[in-house]
Amino acid sequence: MAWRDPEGYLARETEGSHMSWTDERVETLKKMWGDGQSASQIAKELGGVTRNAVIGKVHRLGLSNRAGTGAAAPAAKPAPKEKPAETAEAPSAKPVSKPAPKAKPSMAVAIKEELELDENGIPISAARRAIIPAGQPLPPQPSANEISPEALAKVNEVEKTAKRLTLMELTEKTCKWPVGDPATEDFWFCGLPVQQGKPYCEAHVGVAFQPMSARRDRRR
DNA sequence: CCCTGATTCGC
DNA sequence: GCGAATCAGG
Repeated sequence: MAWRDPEGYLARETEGSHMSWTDERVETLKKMWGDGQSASQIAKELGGVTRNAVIGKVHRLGLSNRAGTGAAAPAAKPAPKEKPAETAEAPSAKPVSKPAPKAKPSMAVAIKEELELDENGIPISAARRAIIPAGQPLPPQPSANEISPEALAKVNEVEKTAKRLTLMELTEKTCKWPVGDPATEDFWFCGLPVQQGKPYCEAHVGVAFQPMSARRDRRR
C-alpha cells in the first residue's frame, strides 16, 4: 500500500497540460460521437482540443462512419496531392479496402432528419392556410404576394416548434422572425437555428427572401 | 460566411 | 499516435 496517488494523479488532465486521450476522454468522445454530436461540439466539450483533433482521433479509433451496418458510406474522394518529390506512382496493387470488422450491436442510426422540398416533389399536405386568421399585422413579409404554398406550409409547421424567444433572448444564431402582435403578450420570435448568414431559420428564410419570381403580376 | 467530416503528413 | 493544414461538400 505504498502507492500514493495524491489527488488522483492519474487522469488529472486539468487544463494546461498536453491533453492526452485518456480513457475518460476517449469514452466521452465515443459517447458523443455515437450520439451524433459534431466534432466541434465534442472538442468544445472536452476542451483543450480542436475539432481536428477530435476527427483525427475518431478516425484512428476506426469509428468514423456513424452509419451502421450495410450503409455504404459515400466513398471518400482521396484528392491525392501530388508531391513534387514523388516520382511515378506506385503501381502496387493497393485496393482501398474498407474492412470495418467492427459490428456494433448497440443502437445505431443517426437521429438526423432532413426534409427537403423540391420544386417538383412537394409533399404538401395542408397548405391551404395562406390566409392569416385575424387581423394580424403581417410580419416583414415582402408583400401579400403568393409565397410558395410549400414555404408557407413549412412556416406553419415550424411555428409550432419554434423556441418562442423574447427580444432579449435573440442571438446571432437564432431566427429573428417575429410572430404575433408586438402589442400583445402573444408575441415572440421564432428562435430556431438560423440559416448560415441569414437572420432567419430555413423555413422563414423561405418566406422572407423570395427570389422575386413567382411574382405573378396579376394586376387586376 | 458559417458549418461539416475526410485526408494527408510532419512531428 | 497526434493534430494542423488542407480539402471537399452543405
